[in-house]
Amino acid sequence: MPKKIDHGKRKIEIMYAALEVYAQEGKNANLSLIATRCGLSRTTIYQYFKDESDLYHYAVKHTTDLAFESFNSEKWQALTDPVEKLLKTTESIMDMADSYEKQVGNFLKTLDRVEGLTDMIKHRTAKLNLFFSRLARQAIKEGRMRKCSSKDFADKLEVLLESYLFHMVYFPQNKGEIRELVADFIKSNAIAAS
Amino acid sequence: MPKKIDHGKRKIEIMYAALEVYAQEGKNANLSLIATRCGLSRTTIYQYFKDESDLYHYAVKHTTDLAFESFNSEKWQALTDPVEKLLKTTESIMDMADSYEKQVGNFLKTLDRVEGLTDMIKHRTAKLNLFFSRLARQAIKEGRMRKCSSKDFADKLEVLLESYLFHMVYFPQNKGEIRELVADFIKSNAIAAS
Amino acid sequence: MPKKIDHGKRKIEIMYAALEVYAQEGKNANLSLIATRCGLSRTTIYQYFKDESDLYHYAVKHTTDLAFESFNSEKWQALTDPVEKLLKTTESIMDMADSYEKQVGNFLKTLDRVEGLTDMIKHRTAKLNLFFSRLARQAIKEGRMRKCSSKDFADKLEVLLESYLFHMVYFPQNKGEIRELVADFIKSNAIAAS
Amino acid sequence: MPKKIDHGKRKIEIMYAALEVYAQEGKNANLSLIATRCGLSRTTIYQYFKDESDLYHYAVKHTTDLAFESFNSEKWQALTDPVEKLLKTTESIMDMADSYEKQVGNFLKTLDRVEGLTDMIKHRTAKLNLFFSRLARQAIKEGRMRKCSSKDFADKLEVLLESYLFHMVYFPQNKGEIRELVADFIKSNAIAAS
DNA sequence: TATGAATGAGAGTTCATTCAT
DNA sequence: GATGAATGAACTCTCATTCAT
Repeated sequence: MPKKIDHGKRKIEIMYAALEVYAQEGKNANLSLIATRCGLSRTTIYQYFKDESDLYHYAVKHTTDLAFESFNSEKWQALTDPVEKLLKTTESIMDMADSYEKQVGNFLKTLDRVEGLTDMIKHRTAKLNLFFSRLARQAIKEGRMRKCSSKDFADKLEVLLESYLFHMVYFPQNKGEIRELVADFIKSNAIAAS
Repeated sequence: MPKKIDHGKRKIEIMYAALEVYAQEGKNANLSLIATRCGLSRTTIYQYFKDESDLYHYAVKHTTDLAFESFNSEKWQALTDPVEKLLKTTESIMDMADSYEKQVGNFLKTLDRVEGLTDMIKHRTAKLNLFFSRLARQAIKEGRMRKCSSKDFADKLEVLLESYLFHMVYFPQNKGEIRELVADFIKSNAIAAS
Repeated sequence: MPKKIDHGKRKIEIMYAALEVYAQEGKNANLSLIATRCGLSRTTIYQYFKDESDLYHYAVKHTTDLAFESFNSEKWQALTDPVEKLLKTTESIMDMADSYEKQVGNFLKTLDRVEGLTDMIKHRTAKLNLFFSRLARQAIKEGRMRKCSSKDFADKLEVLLESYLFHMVYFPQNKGEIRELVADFIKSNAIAAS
Repeated sequence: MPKKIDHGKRKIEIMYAALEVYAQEGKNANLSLIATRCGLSRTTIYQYFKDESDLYHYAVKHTTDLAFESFNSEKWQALTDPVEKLLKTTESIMDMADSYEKQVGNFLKTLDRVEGLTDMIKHRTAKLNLFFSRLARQAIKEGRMRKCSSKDFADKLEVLLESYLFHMVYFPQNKGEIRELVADFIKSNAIAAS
């Protein structure tokens, strides 16, 4: 058994090192720094990733998987009120963004570094949009939200959440405002529970 | 007369060339392309700018000057209703952003390319924030807006406008949603004119 | 029984894989591809060959052994007329070259890749030269060839055959011409059988 | 006048350095060595050649221009006998090859290094082939050569000359044999002048 | 014996920047 | 003031090779 190391694990190790380096160094990030950070030689990285772009994509895919899957978690299943569910999940998404602040920042900063990354993200947020849209429809049906286009509502919510990410990265001092804007937006469409 | 050229003028010429190149080429922009675009040798640029970073800063300063001064322009002076003024100016700012889309995109993309650029921008948007804050206070006093923290209101408006820029650059398909969010936000705080 | 595999056999297997890879990939050949082709790990090759150059030499030696021994084969023993024997053997050599075209091409292309390869080839063709020389002497004695230096004759024949290889590799469209030149050269020295 | 150096001249200087390096180092040649040889930095070469392949092509084009144009020189115009002209020009071509031995060697060694180089050479030798063909036709018409396909004759002559190059590079000890083969080939087709 | 892991040496290439004219 | 020449630093990527298991 010449296998000592779990290939997949090390791949993730490298990826995290990469994320840290990108977050810290931004534009100055490079394979050398990443290699150093995880105690490997620069060339070893090529055993795990085809090239730099491969590493980028893997990182984005991996972290967005983590991020966008969380809102499906069971802890929201218990909630029956769709408006409350909307408030909680959006808040939760922003909380999660906060805790991954550096990594998220890295994503945005690499958006124009890697070909086709925005499309990839757009594709991945589609699930989130659908989730909001469904909740909105349900809320309207249950009389918890005033009649409106559920698609429109979901789009705006998604846009506000994306804004949260952007600001968190570039102007973190404004995070509070957007959190309020999100909550207010949901509430302004809700009808007080009877 | 060995000197024929206005140093300041040429500096601006170069800067505009730079902006165009950054807008068109994004990540692939470089001094060579900029020099070519303004019909100069690459090295001549060093006669006008200390280094590449100097050129960046100059460009950002110059264009934000143009941008953030426009909302002070006389054409809004005629408007007396502060709510209408808010709606018009925010709309105007977004229109302007649209027409400078490429350049704005370039700014965002160079945010982490140049040291201290976010601070610079933050400093410059302070004027805008103040402008909104003043309008809000006025609107409240005139009974055109429900009582709220004018600072808070201005912050949120600023944040929404910044979001517009971010989305315009990375996810332009969502611009419509934010325009609506901005208008709705203002209106939701306004009190119908009697 | 920890040992199951015949070391010598596997060595040859690897070598053939190498030949195929060199033939197909030419300049792009590398140990990785060779290893993949014979279903081994890249590093396993080092169990059989000291290094890449060792593999080259082994391959060249092995194939030239096959090649230059073939003209001694029994099927020519039956022929009694030395001129006919010359025509047949030269033709046979070129036929064989044709069927090993890719491999031969690879040899030529690696001539300057491996130290001392041309000397090795020169040494090996000496046998061929001797063979031609002997046939020429016999033909002259039997009155089937006009008097000339058998050494000279053999040298020229060898040179023409080498040319055949070169052209086959780089300008295969010219193969026909050389085949004719070879035959004409032999015939022009021959005396019609009475 | 900030121009100090003749761009074209330096381009040729670099090319010759490259040829020398290729000839000496063969497979080990690289841009570093070339740069060192002409006393420049590695990167400076990129001011004159787009990339390595550009340098290769330029070298081949330049030297084949020199080589294949020489046989058109005026000194053969005086000769009226086509057979003599064939003998002299072929001899001259081989003489020239001798004097450019290193460079020619370099060509052959780079044949498979650069995409489409053999085609380029084939295209360039077409002129030579035509030249031989025309001479052959003339010779036949004048009764100086026995009837044969002039195309065939030219092809074979070309092939023999190419062989000369190959052997010169790899097995220089055989040059003499080919020189004789060339002369004999021409003579064997000629008819003694009356 | 076989092989995954890891690496060093080195290749080509880009680009901002300096210098002399 | 303007520019051609030249370069160094840095980056991505390849590949033969060694080592430990």
